[in-house]
Order: sequence, then C-alpha cells, then structure tokens
Amino acid sequence: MPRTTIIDVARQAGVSIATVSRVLNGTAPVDAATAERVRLTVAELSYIPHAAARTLASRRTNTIGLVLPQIQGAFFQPLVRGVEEGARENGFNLLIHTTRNPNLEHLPSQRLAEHNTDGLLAFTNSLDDDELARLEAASFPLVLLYQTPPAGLKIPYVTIENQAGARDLVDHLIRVHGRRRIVYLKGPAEHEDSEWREKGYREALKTHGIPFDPRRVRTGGFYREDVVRVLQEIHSQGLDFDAVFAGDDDAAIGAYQFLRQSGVRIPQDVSVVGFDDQFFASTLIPPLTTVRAPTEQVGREAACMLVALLQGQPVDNQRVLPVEVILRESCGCPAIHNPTRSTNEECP
Amino acid sequence: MPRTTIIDVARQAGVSIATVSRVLNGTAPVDAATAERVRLTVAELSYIPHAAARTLASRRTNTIGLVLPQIQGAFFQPLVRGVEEGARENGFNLLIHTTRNPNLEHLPSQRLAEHNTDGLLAFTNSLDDDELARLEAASFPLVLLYQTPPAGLKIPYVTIENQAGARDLVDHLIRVHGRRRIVYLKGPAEHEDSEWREKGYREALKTHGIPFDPRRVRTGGFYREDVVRVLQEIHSQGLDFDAVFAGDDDAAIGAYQFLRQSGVRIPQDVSVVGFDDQFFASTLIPPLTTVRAPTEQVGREAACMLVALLQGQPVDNQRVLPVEVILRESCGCPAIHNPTRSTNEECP
DNA sequence: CTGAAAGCGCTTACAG
DNA sequence: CTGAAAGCGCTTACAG
Repeated sequence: MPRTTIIDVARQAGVSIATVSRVLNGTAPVDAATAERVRLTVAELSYIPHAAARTLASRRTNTIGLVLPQIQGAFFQPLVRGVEEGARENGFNLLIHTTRNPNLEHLPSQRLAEHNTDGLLAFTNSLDDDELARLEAASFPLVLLYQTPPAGLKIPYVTIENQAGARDLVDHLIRVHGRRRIVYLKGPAEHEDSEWREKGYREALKTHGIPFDPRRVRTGGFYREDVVRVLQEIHSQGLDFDAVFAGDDDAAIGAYQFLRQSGVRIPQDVSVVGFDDQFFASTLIPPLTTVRAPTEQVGREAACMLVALLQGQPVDNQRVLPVEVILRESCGCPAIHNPTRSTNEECP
Repeated sequence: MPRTTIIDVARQAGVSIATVSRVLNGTAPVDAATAERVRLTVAELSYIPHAAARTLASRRTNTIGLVLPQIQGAFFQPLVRGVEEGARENGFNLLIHTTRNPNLEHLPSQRLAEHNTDGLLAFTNSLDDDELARLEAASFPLVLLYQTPPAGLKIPYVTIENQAGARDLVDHLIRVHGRRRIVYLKGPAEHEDSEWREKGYREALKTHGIPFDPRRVRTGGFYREDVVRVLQEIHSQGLDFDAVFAGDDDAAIGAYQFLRQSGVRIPQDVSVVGFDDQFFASTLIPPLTTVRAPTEQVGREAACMLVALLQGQPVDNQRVLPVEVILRESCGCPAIHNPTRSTNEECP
C-alpha cells in the first residue's frame, strides 16, 4: 500500500500542498481555520512527512554530527548523553562517528560533514587541523569539544577549567597532606586537557616552592594498563613518590592496582587522585578524591551552541565550564559518612 | 560553494548520470573502461552521493530500526553493539528508538517503521501485539529479539536457550551443592525470558524430586533495588532459602547486597547465581556463577536476518542460540586460579 | 493568506 | 552497454 503523502493531506483538506507544508513547518502565516483543518487531516491520516524528501527539498538535514574516538567508557557516556539531549531538545537528530572503530571505514569527515549533517561537533584530535581549516573555509558550522581551535582558525569551543581544577587538587595534596613528590600521569601527546592540567600541577608546585621534576610527569595516563606499566617503570627506576595524580578516574584504578599489588597503602603511603568524578569514583576502595567535571553539561552546551550557530544566532567563541574538587579518602582525608559529596577544599 | 553532484561527475567523465549511478551501485553492466573513468572522476571530485536523494529516488532508506526499552546497562550494551555491527557489516545504518526514554515523544513505531527504516528489530515488549500485527499485515520486514511472535503472526525471531540454561544452572545447585530451597526471581510479568527460565527451574526441581513452592518464585528480579526489597519481604515472611537464582547478573548484585547486610555468607550459607555472564560477573566478590548468554551474537544475528529479509533471501523463522553454565564461586564451587573461564558442568 | 510550479539529487523503467 | 526522462515527496521563491 502506497505511503500517505502531503498530496493526500492537501486533497482531503481541500488546500494546496504548499499550505500543508506551511502549517506543518510554521514557515508562513496560514488562516487559523484552514490550519486547524489541515492539522485534523494530518492526524486523521496519520501523516508523517518523509524525512528524506524534506532534507532534499530544504537542503537541511536537521542533523548534527559528533566525531569522537569512541563512545564507550565512563568518560564518553555522559558526554554523548549530553550531546544527545542537547540535540534532541532542539529538534535535531544526532549522527555519531567514532574514529577508533576499526570496523568503520575511515572517512575524512566529509560524508558526515557535508552530506549528512548541518554542522559538526568535534572532540579533541578527532579531526586534524587541515580538515578543520577546510571545513571552516567552507563555512561549515563547527564546535570543538575540549579543544581550542588551531592557530588562525576561529571556531567556537567548549571545555572545562582543567588548569584550575588540577591546581586546586594538587594544592590540596601538598597543603593538607604534605605530599611533595607527586607523580602526574598525562594523556596522549597532543591531548590538550592534559597540557592544561600539567600547567595547574606546576602552578601548585610553584606556589609551595616545590621544584618541578620532569621525571615525575609521564605519558600514558588514560588507560589502566598503561598506568600500571608506567608506575612499574617509575618504581624500577628507583624514583619514589608519595602521590599519584592520574589522567582520569579510570586511570586511577590502574594506580590502585599497581599500589595494591606492591603492598603500598592508599592513602597512608601514597595518595591517589583522579579527574572527572566518573560514576564509580565514590565506590572505589578507598573512595577516590578527584575533580568533578561537568562532562554531560559540556556535551549539552556544545550541542546548543552548534544549534544556535545553525540558526544564525550569535554564539560565544568559547565556553569554559567550572569544575570542583571532590574530597574523599584516597588523598588522605577522613571518611565522611554523610553521602553528600563534599565541595570543600579543606578536609571535611 | 555548491555541492558536487552526480551531474558534475557525469559531465567530467563524459557520460550520463544514469551511467554514473550504475557504476556506483553496480546495478547494471557498464563497460569496464567507462566504469574506470567514472570511478576516477568520482575520486578526483571527492564525490559523495547525497543520502537523502538516494533514499527518495530508490524508496529505500538503507537503514534498519531497533526498538528497545533502553540502551544503557550491562545487558543492552552488547546487544546494541551486536546489532550495530551486524547492520554495518551489511552496509546498513542503524536507527535506535528507546521506549523508556521520557525525553522522547512517544511514537507508535510508525515514524521509525514506515518512513525512516526499511525494517525493524523489536525487543521483547517494545511493540505491542496490535502494532506487530499491523506491521506484519503491511508486510513490513520485522525480526523479534528475545520474543516469540504473538499468536497468529509469523515473524522470525532470535532468542537464546533460556530454559536449558536455567535448568542446568539449577540442576548444578541441587546436585553438586545440595541446595533445595532455591528462590527464583523473575523479571516483569510478561517477560518471556523469565517464563522460559522458570520452566527450566521447575524442570530441575522435578528431576530431583523437589516439590515446587510458588512462594519461592517472585517478580522483581531485573533491578537491584527490587531484588533487595523482594528478598527482604521473603525474609520477613519467615521463608528460608539456601540459594538465589537472580533474574540476571545485575540483579544478583542486589542479592549480594541484601545477604551481605544481613550477615549471610555467600556461598557458605546461601548460593547466588545469575544469568547472562555480564562483563563484571567474574569481578564480583565472590565471582558469580551464571549462564553465559551470547547477547552480542543475538544482536548481530538478528540484524543479519533482517537484512536477508530485506534482500528477499529466505530466512529461518527462528534462531535459538545456545548458552553455557559458567561455574565460579558464588554457587559454592572452589576458586579457580586459572583465569580461563570454566565450561564444565561439574565444579572444576 | 494561498496556489502553481520549479527544483532538491538521485534511481530506474523504458527504449535503443 | 548507454542515455533521456519521469518521478521519489517535499520546500520555497514567485505571483497574486
């Protein structure tokens, strides 16, 4: 049986298809009574506009794209959820392209960008600089996630206060718990968040007059296995430490593993702290002290910015969301039996 | 700058757009040299066909739909992954509709079914019987997941050996560990898997001459909180038990919680077993004895069946995938230090 | 406020 | 093996 089209609605309502389209899209004033009649007919026939036809005729896909390395894991889930909700709340569909999925053909963002989406959200390092430049030159709407634009490009971005969060966290370790030999495990080389966090780490050391020791800053801080390996390395090099600032909460689990199997007590011998406040952070043993990052909100805000861009509204060039240190026990603070998470900078 | 279209390719290659289309889709024989020339031009211009135009012209969306209650959680993740991969491997896109997402308008599968997808994969209870009947009457391609079709409808489905798995698991509890007062926590009322598992449970009791006690079979077995509540209820009714067969592995965590806070030892006092072998099952303390279900494979096979249906190939009316009992320590079996999961029915 | 008509970028009989 | 042309179901100037 043939599909119900706009022609069927128009015929039955006694109007032209243009009028039906106008009622459905609210793109032009329509006589109230006529509009009502059209709406009734639409309901009666259970008419649903054909998305592809709409796209073709309007030259808009009503879809935003999200390019990121993966969607699994405690960090990406809330990010994707935020983007999803931001898109949906604005009536947009979401198309996700994961760059690290080996099953997916490698496609240079082109299909995603120019044919299937009206605009793109790009996570750090998911699109290379040339690609970004090309898209910007073509005035293709873009918003960056956790990344500032490459030099010379003016692309709005959303990120978090990495530096301040890391600084406050490390400052707490030094000031309250007397830690001075703090290992910082950073992410992959060009990972911008890690760079900002390192600045914060250095800032805190400086404040307390602790010299920066490059041997205590290592790459490999975003995967548990890498963390275990790197700590092993540090240990076998005879370099001692009294605290580990892991790349994120998941990586902190690697630190827990290494220390546990080495017979080192957390936090008595070594403090461990993470970043993000991922969902399981409070359930680790000991509960993890970390920096709460509004990951879901980053996703939502980015989606909203992109939508605003698509609608020709003015948007800020940048949006940096605040973070907050969450003190639990892995730094050395005493247990709180109140389940409310602390926002205090001193131990509660 | 205007988008590159099939016309640009045709012009530059010196052929008609029909020929370009044929080369791209392989829908008709094309002279080898001509085809090669077209392919070169396509590459040169970085031409990417416009998906919406294709859909409109071909009346095919090249997309399959998946309707299910949610995509989060240890059970649904592998299911969705399987469907995703099955779809992608066959060159299809995937559109997911979650029925339990309150942010999404409730849509009677119609939009998903008739306008945006070529066929639909429906998880148990996601589409009501009328809806299924309507779609089947319209010859809309369907495959059911973990559900047999309603009476009178002939819709292919993919599920697992629920009954045999449950039977073998319960049989193990009785035969090897001497359990005789086994609580079975089933899922929501119309949940078909639970019904089959109950049959398996009863079958095992019968084999060992243990009378069936309806008070030991309860609803509420798919959510941790419910499990805690139900066990509390059972306990406060003075009904004793020496084993809990939880609705799934996640629900088993609820049993762990209840027993632990009641000072009951697992497995010395009470055995606990689950279903699915979700990713964390081996990491629980004690490691969970369960039934390994090929959830990802169910998703993949269902996607493949639907694709076959769409391509007019013959498909089986049903596909029931085998499961396997995985013995760990929560039933009372001794710890294995070999990390290889056991497939043996006796304790290793 | 409304309609006739062009056109979005493809696929696919049809004819050769 | 190839091309001209109709048509997929809409949106949107254009004209009134």
